[in-house]
Amino acid sequence: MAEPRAQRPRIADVAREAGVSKTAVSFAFNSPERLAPDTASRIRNVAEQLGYTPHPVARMLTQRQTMTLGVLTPQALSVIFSNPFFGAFSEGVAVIAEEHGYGLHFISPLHGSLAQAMSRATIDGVVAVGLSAGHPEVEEIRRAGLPIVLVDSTALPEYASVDIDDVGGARAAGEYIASLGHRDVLVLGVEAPAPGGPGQAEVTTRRLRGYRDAFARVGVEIPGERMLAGPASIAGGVALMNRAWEDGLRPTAVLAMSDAMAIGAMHALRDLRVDVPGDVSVVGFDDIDLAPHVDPPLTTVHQPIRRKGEEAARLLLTVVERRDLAKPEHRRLETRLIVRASTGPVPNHRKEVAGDRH
Amino acid sequence: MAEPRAQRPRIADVAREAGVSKTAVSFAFNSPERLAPDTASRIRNVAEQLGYTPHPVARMLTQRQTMTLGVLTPQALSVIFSNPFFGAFSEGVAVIAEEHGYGLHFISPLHGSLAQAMSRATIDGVVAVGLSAGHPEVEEIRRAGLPIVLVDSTALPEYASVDIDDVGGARAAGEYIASLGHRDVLVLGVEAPAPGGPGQAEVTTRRLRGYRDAFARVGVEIPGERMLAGPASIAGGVALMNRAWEDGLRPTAVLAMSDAMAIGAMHALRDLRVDVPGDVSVVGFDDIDLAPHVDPPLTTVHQPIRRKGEEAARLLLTVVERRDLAKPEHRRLETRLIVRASTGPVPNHRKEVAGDRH
DNA sequence: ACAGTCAACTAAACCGGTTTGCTAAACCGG
DNA sequence: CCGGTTTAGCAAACCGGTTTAGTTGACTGT
Repeated sequence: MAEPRAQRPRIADVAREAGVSKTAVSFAFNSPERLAPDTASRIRNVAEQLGYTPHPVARMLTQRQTMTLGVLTPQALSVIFSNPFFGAFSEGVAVIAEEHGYGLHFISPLHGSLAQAMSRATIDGVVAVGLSAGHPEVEEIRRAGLPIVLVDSTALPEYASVDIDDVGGARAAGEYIASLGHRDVLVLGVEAPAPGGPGQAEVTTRRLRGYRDAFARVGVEIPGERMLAGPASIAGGVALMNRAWEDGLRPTAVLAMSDAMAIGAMHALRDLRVDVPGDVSVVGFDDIDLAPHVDPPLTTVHQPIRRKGEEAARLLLTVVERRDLAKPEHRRLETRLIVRASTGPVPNHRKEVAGDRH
Repeated sequence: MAEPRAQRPRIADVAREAGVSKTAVSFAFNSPERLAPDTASRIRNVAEQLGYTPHPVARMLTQRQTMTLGVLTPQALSVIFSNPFFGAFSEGVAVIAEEHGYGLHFISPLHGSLAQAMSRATIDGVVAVGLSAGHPEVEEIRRAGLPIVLVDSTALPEYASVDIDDVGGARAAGEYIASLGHRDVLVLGVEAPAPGGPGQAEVTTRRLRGYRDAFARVGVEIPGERMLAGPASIAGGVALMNRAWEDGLRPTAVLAMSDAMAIGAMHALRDLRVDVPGDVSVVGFDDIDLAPHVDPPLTTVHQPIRRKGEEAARLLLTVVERRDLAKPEHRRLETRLIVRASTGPVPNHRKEVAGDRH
C-alpha cells in the first residue's frame, strides 16, 4: 500500500493519458495553432487534471534561455542586504526585470568564489555591481560568455556600464564643507570586499579624489591617515567613528561615502556626547529614502539609486534580447549635493588659522 | 573569415580534444577517483584551456536539484524592496543559504500570476512570505510539489512555518499607548496584495486584534473607520496619514503596523505642523535598523527580523536536504515593545473624560 | 481516377550533461 | 598458466522537455 510515487507528472504521462504524442502535448501549450482546436483543449484538460506543469529546467535546456537576470556582488549577500542603498538599487532592477517577464537571481561568492557562484547560476545575463577590474576572478567570470552590465566600475570597457559622477558629487560635498570653514576632516570610505584581504573599492578611490580636489582648492591636503575604510553599513560607520575617536582624531567634519556609514557615525558621535552639527558636521553619500528622516536630517550627495538599477537592467535586457553585443553603452548618471541639517559651520573654538601654513 | 562560433565549449568538445569519452570528462570533474590520476589531470587541463564549464542547466536536469532557494512574495519586488524590513529578512535567509552553498532566487507575480512565476523558477524549495491561505493561487503553488516554508502565515498547517507573536506585540503597543492616556487612535495597516483588489493581510488582522484587545481593557473600542490600510512603505505612510487628516481625523496616537509606515506618518505630521510626540504619538512595528536613528527615535514593537529569515531558511533546508517531510515544524518568535521617543502622554487640551461613556 | 495540397499529428533527434552496465586489459595468488 | 578480481574507460540510456522532418489521410481540382 505504499504510495507508488508522488512524482510530478511528466509530459509523457500527459501524452499517454490523452492518447497522443509528446509532441502534441508540447504543441498544445506552445503552438496550439498547429493542433485541431478540440484536440488542443482536450490535451490541456488532461494536463490540468493531472496537475502537469512543464519542468522549468528541461524547458530552459532546450530553449537556451532562462528568463532570469542575475545581480552579482563581490560581497556576501548578508552584508549587501544590510545597506539600504542595495535595496533601492535592487528595486530598480526588479521593476524593469518584472516588466519584461524576467526573474531575479542574486549571486554572491560561493565558498569565497564568485566564479563558482556564477557557473552555478542559471541566468541570461548579469548586472555586476562594484566589480572592480582588479578582482582576481573577473577573467573566469567573463569567460562564462554571458551578457554583463557593470555598475559603478568602468574598468572593463567592452561591457556596457552604468555609473555616476562620483568625483563631481564628492567634490561638491567637499567644497560645501570647506566653505563652512572646515579644514580638519575625516573620510569614511567603503572597503573593497577583495577575497585577498580588504583593499579599496573603485568607488572609494573616485570619491576620495573628489574630496581631495575640493580641499586642494582651499590649500588643504587630506592625508592618508584621515581616511578609514570599512563595510558600508550602520555598524561599519559606528565602528570606524569610534576607532577614529580612540585614535585621538578630532575632526570638525566627517565625509562618509555612504549614508549608512554616515548614520552610524552620527550615532557613535551622539554616544560620545558630540553634537551634530554643532561640534561635528557629517555628510553622507547616496541619499537613501531615510536620509531626510534621520536625526538630524542628513546632508548628503544624491544619486538616483533606483534609476541606476533601472538603467542597468534596461541596458542588460537590450543585450540579452537582441544578441547584438555591438558598441557597449556607457551611461553616467548625475549626482548633486543635498544640504540638510547634519552640517554647519565650524564651531568657534575650533577655528584655526589653517589654510595658510605659518 | 567569419568567426566559426563563439559558443561556449561543451563536454563533447573537451572529450574529443582530450581523446577520451564524455564519461571520462564527467568523471574527471565529479568522481576523479574513478580515473587514473594522470588521465584526470590531463582532462582537467584540456578543459581549463578550452575554458570549459559544465552547463548549469544541463547539470540541474540530471541531478534533479538546483542548489537554489526561492523567496516568494505576493507583492511585486519593487514594492517589497522598498521596505527595509524585507532587506533585513532577506539578509537572514541569505546568510543561511550561503552557508549551505545555495543561491537565492526572488519570485514575485509574473504578469500578475504567482503560480506562473513559480512554475518558471528553478529552485529546490521556497520561503513564502505573507502568503495567506486565501490567496487564489495557493492551490497551484502547492501543486508544484516543492518544499515550502511559510512566513507570517500559519494558514497552511501542513507546511513548516515561522512567524511571530503578532497579537502579543500589538497588544503591548496598544497597552502602552492606552496607559499614556490615549483613547483616540488611528491604526495604519498593511494591505494584502491580493490580485483581486486590496484586501487585508493575515498579519494585519492579527495585529489589529492585539490593538483592540489592549484598548478593550480600558473600555475603548477601535471602530473600523479608524483603520486605514496601504502599502508598507514610507510613501504609504505619508499617503495614509494625509488622507486621515483630510478626512478630519485628529487622533492623539497612531499605531502603524510597520516602521516604514510609521516613519512616513511622522513625516506627514511634520509637514502638517503637528508635533510628534507632543501632539500625536506614533508607534511602529518591526524595529528596523534605522528605527533608533529617525527623528524622533521610534517607539516600536521589536521582532527579530534577521532571525526570522534565518529560521525560515534553516527549516526549509532541513526539508530540502533530507527529503523528510514529516511533522512540519511551526516556530513562533517573540516580540517586545521598545519605547523610544516618538510616544508621550496625551496633550492636556485633548484629555477627554473618555472611557466612561456619559 | 489521380496527382497535388493541406491539416493533423508523430517518431526521432536534440539540448548538455550524469549514470549505469559493460568490456578489455592488468594484476594476483596458487 | 589459469581463473578471479581490479582498474580504467566507454557506449548507451537517461533527465524532461522542444523541434525538425516526416507520415497519414482527407480534400481539391481537372
